[in-house]
Amino acid sequence: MPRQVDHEERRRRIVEAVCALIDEQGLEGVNLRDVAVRAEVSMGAVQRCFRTKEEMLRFALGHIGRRVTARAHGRVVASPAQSAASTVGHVVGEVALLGDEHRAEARIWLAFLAAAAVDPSLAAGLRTSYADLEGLLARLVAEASPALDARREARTLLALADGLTGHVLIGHRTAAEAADLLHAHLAGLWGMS
Amino acid sequence: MPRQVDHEERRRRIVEAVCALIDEQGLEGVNLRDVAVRAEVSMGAVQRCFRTKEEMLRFALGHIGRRVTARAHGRVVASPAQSAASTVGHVVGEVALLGDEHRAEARIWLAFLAAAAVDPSLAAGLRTSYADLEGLLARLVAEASPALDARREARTLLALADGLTGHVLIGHRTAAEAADLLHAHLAGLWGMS
DNA sequence: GCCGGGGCGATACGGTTGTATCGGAACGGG
DNA sequence: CCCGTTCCGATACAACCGTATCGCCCCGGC
Repeated sequence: MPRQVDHEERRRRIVEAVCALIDEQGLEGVNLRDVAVRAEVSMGAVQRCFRTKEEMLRFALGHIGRRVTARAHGRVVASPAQSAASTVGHVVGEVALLGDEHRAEARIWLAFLAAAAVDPSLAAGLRTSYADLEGLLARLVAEASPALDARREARTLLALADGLTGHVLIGHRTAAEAADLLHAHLAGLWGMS
Repeated sequence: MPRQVDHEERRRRIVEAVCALIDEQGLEGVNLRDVAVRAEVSMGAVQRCFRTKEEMLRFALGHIGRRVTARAHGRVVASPAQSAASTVGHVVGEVALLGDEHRAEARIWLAFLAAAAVDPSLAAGLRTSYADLEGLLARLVAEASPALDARREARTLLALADGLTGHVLIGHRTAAEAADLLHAHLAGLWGMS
């Protein structure tokens, strides 16, 4: 059994390159050559890690999904001392991907969302992430204010966050305005229970 | 001055073909040859109508933007007898592009939104449509319930509608559920003024 | 020590893309 | 009635894409 390299590490590195390219040029701008250059591997290596480009993109989608959901969950366990209501605020803010440091992830997410509208296999990948986030939010809302319809409010929050992300990305809304709108919506929620 | 054809009519026909292709295969799936076939014109005709592909897509974006905003405005003038609150509901429902008959427009809109995240010229086109819709909603909200912060609620409604549209498109939410969520949010609005 | 097999990187290839080019048809003016 | 201008449609072309192929080299086992 000759020559063995860490395949998993390489996949990660390639996916990182894919995400960087999506952030810069969108999904259409991703091609195997640029990915190979960006990941500092040969084109053959990319082909051996992923049998096809579509498989590579699916993997990248899973990667991004895990990253976002993991950060959202992390926000919960990281602030157990705070009130459930403010935890919801923090988690939703995380999901909305506002803030410059997550702008890249937001662009990638939106690119996959649009692609998923015409590609069922990508849609399935996105749905698992959405289901996870929705469940998380629903639990938090229920804890924060049992009087509310937690599922309904979680779904509304998720859509609101997603919509705001898109508006920020095209420059129709600033990140600060979006954060304000989210905060105001949440304030209305707690005030009416 | 020989041979004259209706350029405007041809542009419309081509744009219609572009939109149909975006609906079916996304923005990446649009190429001049397929557009020409779908529009039942020669490839040269497409090139003469639009100097470049990018120009063609920009025009298509403007077309879709005008169509959506026009329908939203139409909803207002078509129902002057109803209460302002229910008019808001109808207009938001229109903006969210729920319902099978507008599924295509929703997909096209989302495709352009994602592309606009990495293409400033497309972003500018989208922003004008968003600004129009936001202004319309703000006026209606103010009329329906002067106690509310109309601008804020209009922005929230717009983002919510957009987010829900995306969720419906990838199958994470049914159109009926999305309509329910919109309705519930509006009910909360009027109830708290 | 060396042989053979299996990953490795470079390159070849068929297909598709956007755009440029070109001969010809069509119409108004003389 | 015919000419030239102008627009039309077909084709050519160069670039790029994803994938397949092919030597080569490195490493474990005999």
